[in-house]
Amino acid sequence: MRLATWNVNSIRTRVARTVEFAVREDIDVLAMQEIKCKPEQFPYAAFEEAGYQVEVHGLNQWNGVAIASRLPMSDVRTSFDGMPGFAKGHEGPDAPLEARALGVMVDGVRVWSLYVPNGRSLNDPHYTYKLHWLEALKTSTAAELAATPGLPLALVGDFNIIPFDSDNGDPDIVEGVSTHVSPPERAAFFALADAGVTDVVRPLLPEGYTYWDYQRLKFPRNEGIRIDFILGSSSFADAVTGASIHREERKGEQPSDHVPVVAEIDLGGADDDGDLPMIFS
DNA sequence: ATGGCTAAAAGATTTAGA
Repeated sequence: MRLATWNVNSIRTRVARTVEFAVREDIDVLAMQEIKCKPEQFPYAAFEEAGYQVEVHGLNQWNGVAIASRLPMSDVRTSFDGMPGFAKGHEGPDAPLEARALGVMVDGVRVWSLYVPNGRSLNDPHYTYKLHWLEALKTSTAAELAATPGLPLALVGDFNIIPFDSDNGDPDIVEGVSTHVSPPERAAFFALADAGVTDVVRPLLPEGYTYWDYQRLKFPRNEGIRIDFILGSSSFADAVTGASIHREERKGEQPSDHVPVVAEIDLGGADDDGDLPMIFS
Protein backbone atom coordinates (compact mmCIF):
# COMPACT_ATOMS: atom_id res chain seq x y z
CA MET A 1 0.00 0.00 0.00
CA ARG A 2 1.20 3.47 -0.89
CA LEU A 3 0.08 5.99 1.74
CA ALA A 4 0.46 9.74 1.30
CA THR A 5 -0.23 12.78 3.44
CA TRP A 6 -0.67 16.28 2.07
CA ASN A 7 -1.79 19.59 3.50
CA VAL A 8 -3.50 20.78 0.32
CA ASN A 9 -4.47 24.25 1.61
CA SER A 10 -7.96 24.32 0.07
CA ILE A 11 -8.99 21.27 -1.94
CA ARG A 12 -11.33 23.31 -4.13
CA THR A 13 -8.43 25.42 -5.37
CA ARG A 14 -6.15 22.42 -5.95
CA VAL A 15 -8.35 19.45 -6.78
CA ALA A 16 -6.85 18.94 -10.25
CA ARG A 17 -3.26 18.73 -9.19
CA THR A 18 -4.14 16.74 -6.08
CA VAL A 19 -5.85 13.99 -8.07
CA GLU A 20 -3.15 14.09 -10.74
CA PHE A 21 -0.53 13.56 -8.07
CA ALA A 22 -2.40 10.62 -6.53
CA VAL A 23 -2.78 8.90 -9.90
CA ARG A 24 0.76 9.65 -11.08
CA GLU A 25 2.32 8.39 -7.86
CA ASP A 26 0.04 5.36 -7.63
CA ILE A 27 -1.24 6.43 -4.21
CA ASP A 28 -3.72 4.03 -2.60
CA VAL A 29 -4.57 6.16 0.43
CA LEU A 30 -4.23 9.94 0.47
CA ALA A 31 -4.73 11.77 3.76
CA MET A 32 -5.42 15.47 3.26
CA GLN A 33 -5.41 18.40 5.64
CA GLU A 34 -6.66 21.97 5.41
CA ILE A 35 -9.31 21.12 2.84
CA LYS A 36 -11.05 24.34 3.93
CA CYS A 37 -14.57 23.22 3.09
CA LYS A 38 -17.63 21.38 4.31
CA PRO A 39 -18.53 17.93 2.93
CA GLU A 40 -21.19 19.40 0.65
CA GLN A 41 -18.53 21.63 -0.91
CA PHE A 42 -15.96 18.86 -1.44
CA PRO A 43 -15.13 18.00 -5.09
CA TYR A 44 -15.94 14.30 -4.84
CA ALA A 45 -16.43 13.74 -8.57
CA ALA A 46 -12.81 14.33 -9.55
CA PHE A 47 -11.66 11.73 -7.04
CA GLU A 48 -14.34 9.20 -7.92
CA GLU A 49 -13.54 9.45 -11.62
CA ALA A 50 -9.96 8.54 -10.72
CA GLY A 51 -11.08 5.52 -8.69
CA TYR A 52 -11.03 6.97 -5.19
CA GLN A 53 -13.74 7.13 -2.57
CA VAL A 54 -13.42 9.94 -0.05
CA GLU A 55 -14.26 10.43 3.60
CA VAL A 56 -14.52 14.09 4.58
CA HIS A 57 -14.65 15.95 7.87
CA GLY A 58 -15.08 19.70 7.49
CA LEU A 59 -17.14 22.14 9.55
CA ASN A 60 -16.44 25.53 7.93
CA GLN A 61 -13.82 27.35 5.87
CA TRP A 62 -11.07 26.56 8.37
CA ASN A 63 -9.11 23.38 8.90
CA GLY A 64 -10.86 20.29 7.55
CA VAL A 65 -9.44 16.82 6.92
CA ALA A 66 -10.19 14.08 4.41
CA ILE A 67 -8.98 10.67 3.27
CA ALA A 68 -9.21 9.44 -0.31
CA SER A 69 -8.77 5.71 -0.87
CA ARG A 70 -8.87 3.14 -3.64
CA LEU A 71 -9.65 0.53 -1.00
CA PRO A 72 -12.78 0.34 1.14
CA MET A 73 -12.74 2.40 4.34
CA SER A 74 -14.58 1.57 7.53
CA ASP A 75 -14.86 2.59 11.20
CA VAL A 76 -14.73 6.30 10.34
CA ARG A 77 -14.08 8.66 13.25
CA THR A 78 -14.13 12.46 13.22
CA SER A 79 -12.16 12.97 16.43
CA PHE A 80 -9.95 10.96 18.74
CA ASP A 81 -10.87 10.21 22.35
CA GLY A 82 -10.26 13.18 24.62
CA MET A 83 -9.56 15.61 21.77
CA PRO A 84 -9.98 19.15 23.11
CA GLY A 85 -11.89 21.90 21.32
CA PHE A 86 -11.17 25.54 20.72
CA ALA A 87 -13.00 28.74 19.91
CA LYS A 88 -12.59 32.36 20.73
CA GLY A 89 -13.68 32.88 24.29
CA HIS A 90 -13.88 29.13 24.88
CA GLU A 91 -10.86 27.28 26.19
CA GLY A 92 -12.57 25.01 28.64
CA PRO A 93 -13.93 21.50 28.25
CA ASP A 94 -17.08 22.94 26.62
CA ALA A 95 -15.17 24.40 23.67
CA PRO A 96 -16.43 23.11 20.30
CA LEU A 97 -14.27 20.57 18.48
CA GLU A 98 -12.51 21.64 15.29
CA ALA A 99 -12.18 19.52 12.13
CA ARG A 100 -8.59 18.42 12.70
CA ALA A 101 -8.74 14.63 12.88
CA LEU A 102 -10.24 11.89 10.72
CA GLY A 103 -9.61 8.20 11.35
CA VAL A 104 -10.45 5.24 9.11
CA MET A 105 -9.64 1.57 8.88
CA VAL A 106 -8.32 0.64 5.46
CA ASP A 107 -6.71 -2.64 4.39
CA GLY A 108 -6.25 -3.59 8.04
CA VAL A 109 -4.47 -0.32 8.88
CA ARG A 110 -5.79 2.43 11.16
CA VAL A 111 -4.99 5.71 9.43
CA TRP A 112 -5.45 9.09 11.13
CA SER A 113 -5.33 12.25 9.01
CA LEU A 114 -4.28 14.97 11.45
CA TYR A 115 -4.00 18.73 11.33
CA VAL A 116 -2.32 19.76 14.57
CA PRO A 117 -3.26 23.26 15.80
CA ASN A 118 -0.82 25.96 14.78
CA GLY A 119 -0.30 27.62 18.14
CA ARG A 120 -0.19 31.13 16.64
CA SER A 121 2.24 32.54 19.22
CA LEU A 122 3.89 31.38 22.42
CA ASN A 123 1.56 33.42 24.64
CA ASP A 124 -1.65 32.72 22.73
CA PRO A 125 -4.40 30.44 24.10
CA HIS A 126 -4.03 28.54 20.83
CA TYR A 127 -0.55 27.51 21.94
CA THR A 128 -1.77 25.80 25.12
CA TYR A 129 -4.59 24.30 23.06
CA LYS A 130 -1.94 22.84 20.75
CA LEU A 131 -0.09 21.23 23.66
CA HIS A 132 -3.29 19.82 25.17
CA TRP A 133 -4.34 18.50 21.78
CA LEU A 134 -1.03 16.66 21.36
CA GLU A 135 -1.22 15.24 24.87
CA ALA A 136 -4.69 13.88 24.17
CA LEU A 137 -3.45 12.43 20.87
CA LYS A 138 -0.71 10.58 22.70
CA THR A 139 -3.13 9.20 25.27
CA SER A 140 -5.72 8.07 22.76
CA THR A 141 -3.10 6.52 20.48
CA ALA A 142 -1.64 4.56 23.39
CA ALA A 143 -5.13 3.38 24.28
CA GLU A 144 -5.94 2.35 20.72
CA LEU A 145 -2.74 0.32 20.45
CA ALA A 146 -3.32 -1.23 23.89
CA ALA A 147 -6.83 -2.27 22.85
CA THR A 148 -5.54 -3.97 19.69
CA PRO A 149 -1.97 -5.17 20.21
CA GLY A 150 -0.01 -5.34 16.98
CA LEU A 151 -2.45 -3.05 15.15
CA PRO A 152 -0.79 -1.35 12.17
CA LEU A 153 -1.55 2.30 12.89
CA ALA A 154 -0.35 5.50 11.27
CA LEU A 155 -0.65 9.09 12.45
CA VAL A 156 -0.12 11.20 9.35
CA GLY A 157 -0.44 14.86 8.61
CA ASP A 158 0.65 18.39 9.36
CA PHE A 159 2.07 18.33 12.90
CA ASN A 160 3.05 22.00 12.92
CA ILE A 161 6.24 21.14 14.81
CA ILE A 162 9.82 21.29 13.59
CA PRO A 163 11.43 18.41 15.52
CA PHE A 164 15.10 19.18 14.88
CA ASP A 165 17.10 22.31 14.15
CA SER A 166 18.20 20.64 10.91
CA ASP A 167 14.52 20.66 9.85
CA ASN A 168 14.42 24.44 10.06
CA GLY A 169 15.73 26.31 7.04
CA ASP A 170 13.67 29.42 7.73
CA PRO A 171 15.72 32.13 9.45
CA ASP A 172 12.50 33.85 10.57
CA ILE A 173 11.61 30.89 12.80
CA VAL A 174 13.70 31.23 15.95
CA GLU A 175 13.67 29.24 19.16
CA GLY A 176 12.49 31.34 22.06
CA VAL A 177 10.44 33.55 19.76
CA SER A 178 8.46 31.36 17.38
CA THR A 179 6.02 28.52 17.64
CA HIS A 180 6.93 25.16 16.04
CA VAL A 181 10.40 25.03 17.61
CA SER A 182 9.69 25.61 21.31
CA PRO A 183 10.88 22.90 23.73
CA PRO A 184 7.33 22.05 24.93
CA GLU A 185 6.14 21.52 21.36
CA ARG A 186 9.12 19.36 20.50
CA ALA A 187 8.68 17.39 23.73
CA ALA A 188 5.02 16.79 22.87
CA PHE A 189 6.03 15.52 19.43
CA PHE A 190 8.73 13.19 20.72
CA ALA A 191 6.41 11.97 23.49
CA LEU A 192 4.28 10.30 20.81
CA ALA A 193 6.98 7.63 20.78
CA ASP A 194 5.83 6.74 24.31
CA ALA A 195 2.46 5.88 22.78
CA GLY A 196 4.21 3.54 20.33
CA VAL A 197 4.53 5.54 17.10
CA THR A 198 7.70 6.76 15.40
CA ASP A 199 8.58 8.66 12.23
CA VAL A 200 8.84 6.06 9.47
CA VAL A 201 10.08 8.46 6.80
CA ARG A 202 13.09 9.98 8.52
CA PRO A 203 15.18 6.78 8.66
CA LEU A 204 14.90 6.62 4.87
CA LEU A 205 14.99 10.38 4.22
CA PRO A 206 16.94 12.23 6.93
CA GLU A 207 16.80 15.50 4.97
CA GLY A 208 13.98 17.37 3.28
CA TYR A 209 11.55 20.19 3.93
CA THR A 210 7.80 19.79 3.48
CA TYR A 211 6.67 23.43 3.72
CA TRP A 212 7.82 26.77 2.37
CA ASP A 213 5.99 29.98 3.26
CA TYR A 214 4.36 31.77 0.33
CA GLN A 215 5.93 35.02 1.48
CA ARG A 216 9.36 36.50 0.86
CA LEU A 217 10.64 34.04 -1.75
CA LYS A 218 10.98 31.25 0.78
CA PHE A 219 10.78 28.51 -1.84
CA PRO A 220 13.29 29.96 -4.32
CA ARG A 221 15.63 30.53 -1.39
CA ASN A 222 14.84 27.03 -0.08
CA GLU A 223 14.04 28.44 3.35
CA GLY A 224 11.64 25.64 4.20
CA ILE A 225 10.73 23.61 7.25
CA ARG A 226 9.87 19.96 7.90
CA ILE A 227 6.51 19.67 9.66
CA ASP A 228 4.57 16.95 7.79
CA PHE A 229 5.10 13.41 9.01
CA ILE A 230 4.05 9.79 8.85
CA LEU A 231 4.31 8.19 12.28
CA GLY A 232 3.74 4.46 12.50
CA SER A 233 3.20 1.83 15.17
CA SER A 234 5.85 -0.90 15.33
CA SER A 235 4.01 -3.30 13.02
CA PHE A 236 3.42 -0.47 10.54
CA ALA A 237 7.02 0.74 10.76
CA ASP A 238 8.34 -2.78 10.20
CA ALA A 239 6.35 -2.98 6.96
CA VAL A 240 7.71 0.22 5.41
CA THR A 241 9.62 -0.44 2.20
CA GLY A 242 10.07 3.09 0.86
CA ALA A 243 9.38 6.79 1.32
CA SER A 244 9.46 10.02 -0.64
CA ILE A 245 8.95 13.77 -0.19
CA HIS A 246 7.56 15.46 -3.29
CA ARG A 247 9.29 18.80 -3.44
CA GLU A 248 8.24 19.21 -7.08
CA GLU A 249 4.66 19.77 -5.91
CA ARG A 250 5.69 23.18 -4.51
CA LYS A 251 6.32 24.32 -8.11
CA GLY A 252 3.95 25.25 -10.89
CA GLU A 253 0.59 27.00 -10.91
CA GLN A 254 -1.13 27.63 -7.58
CA PRO A 255 0.84 25.21 -5.42
CA SER A 256 -0.03 24.42 -1.84
CA ASP A 257 2.59 25.73 0.58
CA HIS A 258 3.06 22.09 1.70
CA VAL A 259 4.22 19.10 -0.37
CA PRO A 260 3.14 15.44 -0.13
CA VAL A 261 4.98 12.85 1.93
CA VAL A 262 4.63 9.19 0.89
CA ALA A 263 5.35 5.88 2.57
CA GLU A 264 5.09 2.46 0.95
CA ILE A 265 4.29 -0.49 3.16
CA ASP A 266 4.08 -4.22 2.55
CA LEU A 267 2.03 -5.97 5.21
CA GLY A 268 2.00 -9.29 3.38
CA GLY A 269 -1.12 -11.07 2.17
CA ALA A 270 -2.28 -10.05 -1.28
CA ASP A 271 0.27 -8.19 -3.36
CA ASP A 272 0.01 -4.56 -4.40
CA ASP A 273 -2.25 -5.33 -7.34
CA GLY A 274 -4.77 -6.96 -5.07
CA ASP A 275 -4.18 -10.30 -6.79
CA LEU A 276 -3.26 -13.54 -5.15
CA PRO A 277 0.28 -13.93 -3.84
CA MET A 278 2.94 -14.49 -6.48
CA ILE A 279 3.26 -18.19 -5.77
CA PHE A 280 -0.24 -18.81 -7.16
CA SER A 281 0.08 -16.72 -10.30
C1' DA B 1 4.54 50.97 8.05
C1' DT B 2 8.06 46.05 9.62
C1' DG B 3 2.82 39.93 8.04
C1' DG B 4 5.87 41.66 2.17
C1' DC B 5 1.48 35.71 0.05
C1' DT B 6 -2.78 32.94 -0.23
C1' DA B 7 -7.56 31.54 0.68
C1' DA B 8 -12.47 31.99 2.29
C1' DA B 9 -16.29 34.52 3.85
C1' DA B 10 -22.41 36.48 3.66
C1' DG B 11 -16.60 40.20 3.03
C1' DA B 12 -15.23 45.55 0.20
C1' DT B 13 -12.10 43.95 5.42
C1' DT B 14 -11.15 40.37 8.63
C1' DT B 15 -9.34 35.90 10.10
C1' DA B 16 -6.05 32.39 9.64
C1' DG B 17 -1.95 30.24 8.38
C1' DA B 18 3.48 29.11 10.63
